[in-house]
Amino acid sequence: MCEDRKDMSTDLRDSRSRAASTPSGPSAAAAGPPAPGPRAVAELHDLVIDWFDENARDLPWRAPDAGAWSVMVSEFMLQQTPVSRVLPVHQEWLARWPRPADLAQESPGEAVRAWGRLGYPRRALRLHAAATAIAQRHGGEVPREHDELLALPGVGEYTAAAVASFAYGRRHVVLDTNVRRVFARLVSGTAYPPNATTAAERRTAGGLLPADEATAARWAAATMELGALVCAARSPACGSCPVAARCAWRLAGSPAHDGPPRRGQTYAGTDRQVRGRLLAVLRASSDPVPQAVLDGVWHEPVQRARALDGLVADGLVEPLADGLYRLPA
DNA sequence: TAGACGTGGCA
DNA sequence: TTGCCAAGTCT
Repeated sequence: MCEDRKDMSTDLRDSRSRAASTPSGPSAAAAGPPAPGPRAVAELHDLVIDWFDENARDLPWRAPDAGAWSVMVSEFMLQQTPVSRVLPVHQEWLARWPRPADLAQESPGEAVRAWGRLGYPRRALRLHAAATAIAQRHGGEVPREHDELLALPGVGEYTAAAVASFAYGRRHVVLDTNVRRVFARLVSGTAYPPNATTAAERRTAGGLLPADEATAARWAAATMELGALVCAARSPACGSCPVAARCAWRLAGSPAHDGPPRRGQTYAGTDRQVRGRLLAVLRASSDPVPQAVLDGVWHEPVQRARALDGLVADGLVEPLADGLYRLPA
């Protein structure tokens, strides 16, 4: 397989220069980008996977002895939170709760407390609920089927595919923000993917997915890593990219983003900020906290009450008698 | 389907 | 300093 890579590379360059110098290619009139031939796709797989073999970060949930539970915990924590901040918390969780059943035996409040400042603490609640479901319905083993994973709390399309692929080596389209950006540039020639995942993106990703199961799983991890380390959102390192020569965005002159504005997230002054402050106080206290203490975190009483009510409604906070509050028991 | 949902680092 | 961005899910 290593031997004919050189040959494929030559063929690829040839076919690309032919395509570039021949305006009336057969697929040029189609609405989407032309689908690369099987040789070109196989070449792409080799280039990206070889790059991954050389450059993959040494992350604990990728270790050979990392189990599916380690992968699953990492996937929950990595939802919208950078790797560097996940690393220490993931280590603590796996040491404290090495199996789903261990977490399931704890109170949900302990999960929220141990979540620390990772953000989006509902994820802690959902991970705890997922662990409970795994203990009750799956004999304590993280399920390996995509639909079983998808049925777990907090597991959506991406996480189900990621766990099945990374933990069990299954073949799934793993479409996260990194992969979507890589394909937007490489295939579609745009600086960024659309705001919401489209059917066209799923089609593209499905068409590029290696047929072989083990290779598909490798490809999923490799494209994500490429997006995270090289094909970055703000300053892509195209000089280090293994597929820069065939990147549609590069070939088009790296045009700036021209679509609708990328969704910004305001934070200061929002309910989210108030919720964050309230929960920080509750996490720090092993005893129930009086309402008066919570009142100190935010000046505006209406918003403060709304935020606290929201936390209670979400199950992140438990109201007790006498105006006391605590993390859920 | 658009908006809610935390937090911190970097340009 | 401000705004963007980080392995999404749920409603």
